[in-house]
Amino acid sequence: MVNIMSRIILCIDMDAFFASVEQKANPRLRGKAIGVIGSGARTVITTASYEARKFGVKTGMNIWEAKKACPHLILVIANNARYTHTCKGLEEIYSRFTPDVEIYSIDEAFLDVTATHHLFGGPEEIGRSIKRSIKEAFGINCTVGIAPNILLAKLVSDIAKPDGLRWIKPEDVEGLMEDLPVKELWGIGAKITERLAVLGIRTCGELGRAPSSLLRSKFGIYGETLKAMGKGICSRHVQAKPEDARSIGHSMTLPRDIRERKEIEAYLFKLSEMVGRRARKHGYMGKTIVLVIRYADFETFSRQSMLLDFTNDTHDVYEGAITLLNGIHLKDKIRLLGVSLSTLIHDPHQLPLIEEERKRKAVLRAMDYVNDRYGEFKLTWGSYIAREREAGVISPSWKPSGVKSVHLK
DNA sequence: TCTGGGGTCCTAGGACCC
DNA sequence: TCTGGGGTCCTAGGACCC
Repeated sequence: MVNIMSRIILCIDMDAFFASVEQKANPRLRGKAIGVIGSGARTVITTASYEARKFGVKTGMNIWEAKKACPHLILVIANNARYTHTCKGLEEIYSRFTPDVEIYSIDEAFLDVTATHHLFGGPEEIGRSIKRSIKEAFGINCTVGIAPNILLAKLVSDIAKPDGLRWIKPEDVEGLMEDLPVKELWGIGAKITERLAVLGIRTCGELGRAPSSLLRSKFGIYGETLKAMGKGICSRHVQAKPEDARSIGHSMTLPRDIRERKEIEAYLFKLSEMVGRRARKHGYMGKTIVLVIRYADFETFSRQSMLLDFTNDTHDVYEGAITLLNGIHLKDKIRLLGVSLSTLIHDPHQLPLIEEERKRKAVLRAMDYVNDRYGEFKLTWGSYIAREREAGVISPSWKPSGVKSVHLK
């Protein structure tokens, strides 16, 4: 039996992933301060190149702040297809070294090489091979952290950034943790950092030595985990098989704050369609509908309710969202709307019993097919287009040449 | 022209049931 | 005529992550 502390885990983290991919794709951007942003009018910086970070440009900044920090910043609209394509290629590279690969996010992965590292000349040699392969295939850099568990591998990759490779062995863990600020740990954010500071705990060393009773009384069940984290202990394994999703949702900050009912409905329909289509594509059905609203003053809240049956039908999601909306007295203009579907199960693919329902499902499948091939909202319900025009709203992806009408019979 | 979008997990309180 | 307690489901909000 293998001790959990003696595992060998690699954390592979792309350096400024979206920005690096854009710089590789467009030579004129190389060596320049760039910021990758969304397409909306009120977007923020998603990723800043290292050249831009030198000027203080950070993820989450709005355009205005970013430009103030770095006037020559070049803004590039995100190209998600490029990033997902690259991500798939990365997965292929990782799988050469171990079957235990967890794609944690689009730019981060964990590899458990405990059983295979000896076949490739050891953990560091695997790290070097991966860095080389990624550079050759995609022209981008990454950082590799190697450690006895996921928490430490992630920590070490953060420390070694950018373009780094570092291996922390079990005997080095204590020394590394002693003076490390607790905020550096994965799972400790601003709030917990603040609450720990009140207790006089600032470093991981202090956290690891703090009395269990104190931590338990302040943080409940999470107190034990915190103490273990302070000592660099983590029992979470690399999960090669993705877990089933718990929720599927979409939200959008609107081009401008709105209050008008027809406009709200048009956006809710659009979001419901995005949610329904994704659920159908991935074979999920859900029972809980969640509506999220953010007012102009940024106050954000949600309302949810359970349906009688599981669904992934756009119209059911939309009707659920409208019912929730009807229960809210809007006190201000709306800045953001979100719709999500949770309490998910796998769609059993049962043939609907009722003929009319069967026809509608066939139409949904046809719409999904066309939308997948030609992009979102090229094809949509006639009622939605009518609604959109009526409300005078042009959605970002709405193109006159792409609009076709659909006949439901 | 101030502040994106996609998630997960946990907690607390109320409803409801036995 | 005063009154328990446990368990589960549901909702709303918050912390955290990329």
